[in-house]
Amino acid sequence: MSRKSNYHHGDLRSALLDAGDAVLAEQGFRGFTLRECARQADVSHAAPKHHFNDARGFLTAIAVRGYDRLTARLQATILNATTLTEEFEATTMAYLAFAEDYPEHFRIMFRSDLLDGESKDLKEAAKRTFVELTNVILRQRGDDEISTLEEQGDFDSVIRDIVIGWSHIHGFAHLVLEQQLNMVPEVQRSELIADSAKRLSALLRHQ
Amino acid sequence: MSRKSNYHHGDLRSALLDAGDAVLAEQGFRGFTLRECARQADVSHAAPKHHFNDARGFLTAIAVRGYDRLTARLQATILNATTLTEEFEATTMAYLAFAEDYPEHFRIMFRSDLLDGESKDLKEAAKRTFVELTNVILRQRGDDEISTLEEQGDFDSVIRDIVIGWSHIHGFAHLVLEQQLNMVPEVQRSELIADSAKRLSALLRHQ
DNA sequence: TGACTTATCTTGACGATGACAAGATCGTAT
DNA sequence: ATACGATCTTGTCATCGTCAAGATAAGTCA
Repeated sequence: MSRKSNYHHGDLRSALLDAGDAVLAEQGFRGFTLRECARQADVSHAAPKHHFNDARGFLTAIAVRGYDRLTARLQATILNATTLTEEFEATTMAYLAFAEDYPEHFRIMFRSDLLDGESKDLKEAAKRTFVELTNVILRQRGDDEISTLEEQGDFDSVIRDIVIGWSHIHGFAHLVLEQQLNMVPEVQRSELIADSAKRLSALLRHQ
Repeated sequence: MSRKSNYHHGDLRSALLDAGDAVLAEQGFRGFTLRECARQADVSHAAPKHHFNDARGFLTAIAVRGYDRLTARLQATILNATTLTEEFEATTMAYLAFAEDYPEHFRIMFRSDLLDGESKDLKEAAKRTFVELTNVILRQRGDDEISTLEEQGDFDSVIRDIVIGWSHIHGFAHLVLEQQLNMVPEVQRSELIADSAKRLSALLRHQ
């Protein structure tokens, strides 16, 4: 199927991002090139230039969509939890599930050297994810939750708990994704997550 | 300085790895190419082929040296600790210091998609690092330490503690490296590490 | 010593990539 | 109707990883 003769695609930016997602899923980061994504979107090899400038800009846009997906998953997960321990456990599992469902996105999202750290879109998308995680920690502590980071006045008092909670959740997901926890049989994984959630939840509640 | 006329370098493999380390330090992963490393080692562009086969093999060898450096740092650090909390704190700081001193190596080491997971050298180097971390956890628990993983018979009983401890240490270092914990001022970092080490140490001692 | 073998390194080539420049096309405001 | 700016294409360049073929040196064995 050759390219349609119209110069104006309509929404090429989204189409290229969709193509990028597909390439990452099918071929991994190795096959992820500007030219390949352009091919999948059925446009010329230089078409991405206008929308993303360069590979860094394209990757940054891909990462933004990754953060948005992760945020949505965390939001959906958190709603169903009834106890604090359960919520921490569900958050850990959702974070891990995202990393396993979108391994290439997960890697890109946490590669500050590949992304445009000055991107407003990226900073805001990452912040939205961070707000969700922060709220999980705040609820563990029995504090009121926030909807934006700026609303959190006494930030210093919870920062240590946030770092502990997020470090654990992120570290676990990252190590599993990168095959560093192969001594944990997959069947025991949810049991292990439940145990650590129980203990971390108690830690965050300062019990 | 043009290439010397001798075909046989003597220890080209090491020279290429040294060149790789230098390129990673000076130009980052972006400038890290087989050809650039070959240039720095003053050999032809195809010289690495014989020693590493391809880019994956080269990266795997780079990662092995990264694990060895990390292992050495952990060993050196652990010796100086007098209390359990202090040892956990020192381990966290050493892990983070490695990630910040060798950011590109750290990234490569935890990129299972870029490395040869079948490499015996890599598996053994990673295992040596893991043994050090495991011993930290075992000491926290008051258990006897091990020198190889095989010596640990009742592995299941400590596996949860290992995962919690390593997840926290690794997650914290990874998030700091990738600029995700910028809300923590650098001056407060050691204070924060001390606090979390104190609490995690207590957790691992099941107190 | 001298010939044979093997390991090591070079040269040359190929297709693919990211980036850039210049040109073509289209929507749109005037 | 026309000019303009946004969007996309075509063409080009240096560079990259990989491969194949050849050159050189070191080791081996007669």
